Amino acid sequence: MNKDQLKKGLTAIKGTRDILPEEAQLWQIVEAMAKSIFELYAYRELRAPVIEPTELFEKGTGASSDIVTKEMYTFNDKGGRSVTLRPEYTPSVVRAIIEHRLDLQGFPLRFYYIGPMFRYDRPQKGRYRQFHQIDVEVFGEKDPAVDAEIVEMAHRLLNKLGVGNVMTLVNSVGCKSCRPTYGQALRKVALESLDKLCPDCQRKAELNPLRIFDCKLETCQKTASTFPLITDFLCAECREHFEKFLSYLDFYGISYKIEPTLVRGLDYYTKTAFEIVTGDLGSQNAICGGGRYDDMVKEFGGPELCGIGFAMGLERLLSVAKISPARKNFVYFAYMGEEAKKESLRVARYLRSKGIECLVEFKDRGLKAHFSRANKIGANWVLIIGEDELSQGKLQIKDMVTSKQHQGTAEELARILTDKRSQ
RNA sequence: GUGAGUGUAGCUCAAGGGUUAGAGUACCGGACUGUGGAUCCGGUGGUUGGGGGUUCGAAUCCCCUCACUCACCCCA
Repeated sequence: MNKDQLKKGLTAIKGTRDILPEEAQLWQIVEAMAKSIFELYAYRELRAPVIEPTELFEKGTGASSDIVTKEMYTFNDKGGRSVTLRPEYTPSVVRAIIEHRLDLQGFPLRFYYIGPMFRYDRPQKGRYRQFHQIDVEVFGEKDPAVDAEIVEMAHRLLNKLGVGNVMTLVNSVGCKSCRPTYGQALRKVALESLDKLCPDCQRKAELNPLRIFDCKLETCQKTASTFPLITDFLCAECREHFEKFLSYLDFYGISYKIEPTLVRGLDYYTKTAFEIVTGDLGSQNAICGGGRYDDMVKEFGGPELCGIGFAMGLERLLSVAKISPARKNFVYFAYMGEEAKKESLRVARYLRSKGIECLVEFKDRGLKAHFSRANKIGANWVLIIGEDELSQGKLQIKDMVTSKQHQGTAEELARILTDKRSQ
């Protein structure tokens, strides 16, 4: 490999990116907030592998979904198994539940997870090939109250992050018994009005007539507005579930918009489907999406166990969250001379044992350069160790914000620092 | 997968067929040798994304390719 190739290969691959320390701080804040909120609802973390058998997503996510048909990172491992970098999290949780018979155990089947997902899309604003999701799943709760619970939980997190300009879209996509009836009715009408549809939608009429509702063309929209809606086809059970779900949202004071044409790209949803969108993003405006999937566990050969969950996109969340990094407090060591360097190491070791963050850089500098450096990297305190300090056995510490300077032994300074920190 | 736009110093950008590709900022050093943020001076830093072509001459024009950005699509 020559230098050019080396240089070329030394960039992050398309659709992936580095999260540098400054930004990583924000990620840590968001992740910590999410975790603490989910734990408030007694959700527990469940970590599954990044890599799974390809079949898991073909069966779970759906063989006809876009995600499975064209967006998966799939390859054969050295044992000849077809494996896939997970494009979403739900199938993994379902697999874990069945594999470990979690349904037979006592703890609540309420899970969350934060981690990377992979989809081979064309990257654009708010869309990456490796992206991160906050994922929440609940199993074994039929009650529509839980549908509202997770929506409320999502809102709590969004509120805490200062995300404004959001809209919650809700719908019911029916169940095994009522959805096919609707599908047939819709396809029939769509096929009857083929001449009023654009070529794209003519294809959709046969393949997936629901998508016609999404067409941007005015003529198609006008035609589609005469089409039947799922809401009119729901069976009694689904209708009741949907109405109760909405009444719980009202109970929580969450405003929403019923969007009868909302269908999600994953094949497995039943009854409740929802999406939270923001006006502060570009065209990739969904920051949260989820719904109920009452048949998936059974279809995987597991017990009769309903499920519901949502996923939030961390990159999108971060781009609209109003948070600022907490200022990191640390002590910068300004030492002069070899002996002072050693003393710095001793003092730093002591202060760290007291829980005080210390930075000793191994570079000879004049005092002025030390201060300039400390200021540059945002140190709150500068600890000075030079000839005078060594001979007097006292250290000096300067508060970089107030410019006040204190003198004392390491023990005395540690007390000052911990006092200030707890304020 | 389709379409459009953009690639010049670590970052933000100039130079629009004509010397040795510049500036601000950042970084290092000095003015200032025990006290930061300011000012002034100097220095490091570039195969102009990569490859090919046109031309006496290309950062500039053409083709290919890669990457980024935005949109379609899809979705978080």
